[in-house]
Amino acid sequence: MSSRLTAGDLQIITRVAVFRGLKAETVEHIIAPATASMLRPHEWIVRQDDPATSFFIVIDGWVKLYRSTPSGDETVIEIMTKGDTFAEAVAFTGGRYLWTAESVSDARVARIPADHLVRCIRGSPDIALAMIASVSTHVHHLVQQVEQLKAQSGVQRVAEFLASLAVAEQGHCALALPYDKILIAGRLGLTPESLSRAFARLRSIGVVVDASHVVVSDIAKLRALAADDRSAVRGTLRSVR
Amino acid sequence: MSSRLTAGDLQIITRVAVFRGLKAETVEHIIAPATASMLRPHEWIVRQDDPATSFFIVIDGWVKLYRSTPSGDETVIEIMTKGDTFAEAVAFTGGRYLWTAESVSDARVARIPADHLVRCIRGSPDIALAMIASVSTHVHHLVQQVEQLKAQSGVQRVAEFLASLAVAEQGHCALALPYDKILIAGRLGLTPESLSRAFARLRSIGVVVDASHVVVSDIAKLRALAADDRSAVRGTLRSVR
DNA sequence: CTCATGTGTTGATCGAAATCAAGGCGCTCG
DNA sequence: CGAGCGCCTTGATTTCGATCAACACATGAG
Repeated sequence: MSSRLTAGDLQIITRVAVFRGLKAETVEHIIAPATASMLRPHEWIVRQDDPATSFFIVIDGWVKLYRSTPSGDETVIEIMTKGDTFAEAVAFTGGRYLWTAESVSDARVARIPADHLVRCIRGSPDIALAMIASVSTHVHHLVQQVEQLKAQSGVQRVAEFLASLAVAEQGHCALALPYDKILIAGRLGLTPESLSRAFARLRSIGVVVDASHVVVSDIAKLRALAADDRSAVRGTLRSVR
Repeated sequence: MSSRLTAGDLQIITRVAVFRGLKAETVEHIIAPATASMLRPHEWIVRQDDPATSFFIVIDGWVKLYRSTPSGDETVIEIMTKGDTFAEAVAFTGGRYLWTAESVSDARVARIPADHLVRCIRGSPDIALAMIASVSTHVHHLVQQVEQLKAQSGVQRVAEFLASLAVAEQGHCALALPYDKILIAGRLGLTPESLSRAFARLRSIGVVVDASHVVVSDIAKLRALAADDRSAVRGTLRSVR
């Protein structure tokens, strides 16, 4: 299923954050042994607890990273798309993948063998710094997610999620939900039912959701809702109700 | 407040996970410009959003990493102790600290300037791999925390926390809570009241908490409780009630 | 076409945890 | 000493989100 990289793949890969700031020839050297796979929805890329031998770049489509609990249900950790990389850190340590990676749409993913990358690093330490920077952004996302789960209500997390999709800084804005509501719910630590109700409650501050199409009348309100602490929000929503 | 490292400091530092596997002379080179500080409780080591210039090794005591929300309350991200390192990743990227680090007991912390470490990496790439490995364990912890917050109930998180403190593999076990219950509650994403009630509920499966002293009659039960999915647990606790 | 399946919404209900409130206990510091 | 202040627990109440259930709707297969 996997093949050499196409010209289009290279287009994307060379612009990925990890390789920003590296010399073109360095990047070429790194991706020399890379392969890419075309995936249908719901195909596994790696399985949780498998030995980590490669790291990955999403070229197109959506990939869900999730952990399976002993009892069988799955916890979404992150959702990656074009230009995102994953499993950098663990690939170097000779450890095991922390989660299962599964395509949730048609997708294309490049695979780079870790041992090759380790050899590259010994030759050119700048790569290591680039990798650390990349892992650092993952840490950042995870820290934010922990903060959101601990300090924000469900509605606030939904508000923040929508705000993060909005391109505009303020005022009116239309946007599209990037994937399934079921998946959005998982990403935000909610059930689909609760997500649906959260959308319903956001209508009172001017958010209209129709299928994957969303219209926000005032992004500032959305951000304020997400940023307020719990008690302040409770007041806001009650007064609007 | 900061001074050269003592012989005792070196004892700890050279055994830290980050430096495991590096040659002694390499480690010496890295920590040449390091300094260490003695801290009283509730002193800041770094502040969230400050430019990241150093990374840190906890030599002794306890350090709390937390984020302040716009609305003023704080979210505990992680709690570090002897042998733990923090801010490795962000120190390299020239970014800003993701959280405030604050001592929660008498503590001693070593500081290593990031620019020096970057120079070391250019000379000896093995250091980079060691740093990536270290960051990787942080990612692991964060992923686990996200999973716990999304998939486990409060009581389960408390059970898992206690189980992680237990040295024994199974059977009877006594252990000590390492810090304030208020801080434990924050670490687990609970209020102090809820933590207190969680301890109370665990009495029904043989966990006795008295101040910081805990006795667990059967660790296997604790682990089973933490691992079961929610519905299974609800059944368990109800039947015991 | 019809049926099955999966997504998404809504309603009713329940349970978990937060919140509000009060009180006990063990500190330290005047 | 005694007063005051954190820490911790317990009780009463409320709120949030999960769960259970029913149903609308779209899609795809036979």
